[in-house]
Amino acid sequence: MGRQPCCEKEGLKRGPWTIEEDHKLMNFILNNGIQCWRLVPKLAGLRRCGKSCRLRWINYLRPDLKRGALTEAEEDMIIELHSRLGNSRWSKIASHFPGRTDNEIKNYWNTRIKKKLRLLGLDPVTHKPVDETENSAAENEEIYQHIISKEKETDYQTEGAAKSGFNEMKNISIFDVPKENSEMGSILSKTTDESSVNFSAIIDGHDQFEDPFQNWIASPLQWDVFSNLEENFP
DNA sequence: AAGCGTCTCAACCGCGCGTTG
DNA sequence: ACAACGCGCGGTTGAGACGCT
Repeated sequence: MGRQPCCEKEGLKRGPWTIEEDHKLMNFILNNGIQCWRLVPKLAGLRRCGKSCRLRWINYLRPDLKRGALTEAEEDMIIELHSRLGNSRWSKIASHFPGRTDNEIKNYWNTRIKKKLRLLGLDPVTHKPVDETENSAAENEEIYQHIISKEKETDYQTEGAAKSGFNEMKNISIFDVPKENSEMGSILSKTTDESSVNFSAIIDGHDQFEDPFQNWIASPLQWDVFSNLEENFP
């Protein structure tokens, strides 16, 4: 026979996770690691299905998650990877961003990048120019620059000098590609910052990034590093 | 201040693939 | 070889936050 069912649907809690549930799940995984997601809720004392626990851990509780907004360099990289890998490869795309989840990248694409590309008259699926009869390229560019200037204001107000390193990147952003030649090609190779160096390696088919989490979770000893995390929970 | 529309993102759903018995 | 299942993935949804009038 096959395996046991993933979970009993009846009586399981759904919806937003509470701090207490987060605490239980975090505590359990830190102490026991992840053997089988189906057993995790039962052993951790949670009335959730294993799938839900897995999602919560991957998208929210993992200690190696990078918090905060995506940088402009990351955004450019997403666009390039999307143009190369296509729409249904979020996990593949996310694998190039240590500390970022596929869900996060997917959300970011759907809510922001898609919109920006459209404003520039680019088809978010094909990355090629769409019919420009409704909005001229100049109009689109003007609208986009307005958005960017607003975003810059916000960025610098909230993060100050921390983001100043992206000034040069902004000058040769992916969005500066002429529309006539706007397939998201090797624009980043023009830049000299660290992100682009890494990115060039991906283009060449040699992915330099390694997901530190994959290595870390494979080694039970590494869990000791996070043994003090419990103190952060009330 | 209130009401309404829009945006964001955490979470769910369903499917496909690989694995297990 | 086959059926049942776990897991991971992409698409979608809906609640809360935010902004505008």
